[in-house]
Amino acid sequence: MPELPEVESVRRSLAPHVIGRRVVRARARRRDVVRGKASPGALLEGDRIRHLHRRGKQLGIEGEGGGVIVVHLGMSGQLLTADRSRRYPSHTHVVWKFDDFDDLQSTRGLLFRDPRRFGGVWTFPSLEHARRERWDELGPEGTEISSSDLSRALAGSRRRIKSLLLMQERVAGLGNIYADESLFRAGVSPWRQANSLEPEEMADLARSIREVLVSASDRGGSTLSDEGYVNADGEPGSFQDELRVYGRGGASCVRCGGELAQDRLEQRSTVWCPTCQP
DNA sequence: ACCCGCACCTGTAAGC
DNA sequence: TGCTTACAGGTGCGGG
Repeated sequence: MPELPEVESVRRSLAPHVIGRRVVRARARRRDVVRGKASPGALLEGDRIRHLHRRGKQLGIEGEGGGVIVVHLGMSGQLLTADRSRRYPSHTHVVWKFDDFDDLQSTRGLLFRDPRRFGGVWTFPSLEHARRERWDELGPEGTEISSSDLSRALAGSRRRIKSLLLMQERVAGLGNIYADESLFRAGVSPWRQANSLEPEEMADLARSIREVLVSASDRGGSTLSDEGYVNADGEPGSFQDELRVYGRGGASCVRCGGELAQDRLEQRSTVWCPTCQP
């Protein structure tokens, strides 16, 4: 489910609830969802939360003791704030409870739930470890990728451009939705060989990637159906209203009015405009 | 190097 | 109203 804009929206919505809060209890209800140490200490029990990081589609929760929890939401993962009065939703795998003093308004805890369990939680003793073991292998952040960054990331490959855009080690943050959207806005067909792009197309594509990811983040991400993505407050995004190709196969192109094509590109449903993206 | 198929899981929606 | 099937936003692996 979540691509960079959804993860960034989770980060922003979560921050006011968790920064500075002390974790009085942390538990993995399902051990296999936690890779690395699953001990309460590794899950920041006893720590105050210092900062929330994001790298590509991954979220990092840093404690004042230096420990870091990396959360990857996969397809169906959610980080939700929890009220003490309510029962945990189904598929809640990790639970953090906060010291709430006597502040009745504030969040009592944080939950990680993930019905499909493609996501997970990784614990590290420090930010250095998290970077070295999980983040260094990622490509440049899609939100700030320059034309030359993109050229370097795609260098020499004859593969179809869309396949490469989906590889996190090339560009960090794009998934199926925003890859299609970026290609449409740049006027580049998803089927083009990466090494066939002209410098001007490369610049257009880099700009489109930045614009799509940044504006989607500012709109809270895309929520495609109910029971879909929501932020840490349980609120959906609104960028689905701005999607120009994704989910619109057979409908008319917003630019030329022609019919949008839909097909499978390496097992991923792909929508594009044959006229605007030759 | 590249592409395909499939696997990991559960939920939902469409089709019969 | 069932029951079956296909498909879903992410990743990773083996094989041709």
